Amino acid sequence: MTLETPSPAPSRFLRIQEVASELGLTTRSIRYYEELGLLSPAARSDGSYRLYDASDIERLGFIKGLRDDAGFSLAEISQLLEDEAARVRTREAYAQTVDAVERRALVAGSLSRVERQSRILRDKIARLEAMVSAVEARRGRLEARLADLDAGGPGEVR
Amino acid sequence: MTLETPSPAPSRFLRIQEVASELGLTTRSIRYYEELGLLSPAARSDGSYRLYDASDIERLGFIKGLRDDAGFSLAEISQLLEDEAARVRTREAYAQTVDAVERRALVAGSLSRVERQSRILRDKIARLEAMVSAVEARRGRLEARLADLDAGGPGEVR
DNA sequence: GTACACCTTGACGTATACGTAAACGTTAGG
DNA sequence: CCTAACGTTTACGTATACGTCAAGGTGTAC
Repeated sequence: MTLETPSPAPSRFLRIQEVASELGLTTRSIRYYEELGLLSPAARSDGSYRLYDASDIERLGFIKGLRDDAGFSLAEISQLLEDEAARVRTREAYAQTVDAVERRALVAGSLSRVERQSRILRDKIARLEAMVSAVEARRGRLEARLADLDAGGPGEVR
Repeated sequence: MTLETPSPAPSRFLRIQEVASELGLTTRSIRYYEELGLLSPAARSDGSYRLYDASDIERLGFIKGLRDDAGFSLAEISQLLEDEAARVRTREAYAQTVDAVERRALVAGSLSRVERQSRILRDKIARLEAMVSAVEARRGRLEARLADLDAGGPGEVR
């Protein structure tokens, strides 16, 4: 009979292995990203267990996407993301009645980073589309060649 | 006064440094790709200098694109490309009067690989577009938030 | 309160993708 | 034929991104 793993405390926080499973990462990677300053858990338990909230998980998922799908290095990713220090400041300070000017500055900063992220991803998509075009052109030539061969083949090698 | 580099022999072949400059690679990378079986030069000089033709350069450019733009590992790239042995066979054998059945098989093989390349690149584009959507959604929320603040800010932190 | 799964912080190991230097051969102009 | 720029192979070095222990603390069910 299998032992139940001590149930994860019905909290809004997840522990590192739960986060890792949900996102398809390893705990080592998550700790490494923290080491690089890419993200820090929203909280720690009394015994200093890392505790992640929904925003952490979203951020980690984005990091994974940038790494796996977009193929960015972790250095590039850290350039692309808001630095974690700023994020912590925002998370902790924004809710307080900071003065309106500073609130605006925080949001505007996030917005400009998000716009940069969008541009960079779109640029990458454009480059990939150019590659697809090249591949499709080659495909067209090969299909023509195949048709020729089936029709009783003429022609030289390309 | 600068010495002229010994002019590259008015041949249809390029030497490794010329190829590297043209594509923005290093000679080390090119040799490394050869070591991994990703490509081999069309010819060697008497003194065993590597000599690349247009098809080699196209292939190398594609490899660079797959690495830089698509972010694939060299292992993935070698899975994606026709293996170099087959390419050499094609280059050398196709022009000869191989029998029609084999010619057809060679072209059909290339075609199916090219189709796979196209699918994989399109998949990657789709994943990137999903990321862009997520980023744009976040951008929309931030813009709304900024408008709120400018209108005299209500609301909680997201 | 004890067991067992889970966590912590080091710290060393490893695969990938090259960089870099050594020792030596090649090519082409003068 | 000599020389400067370029190439060759071999081999060791390095940055990145983790994997994998080790030694010890934590959290919850029983």
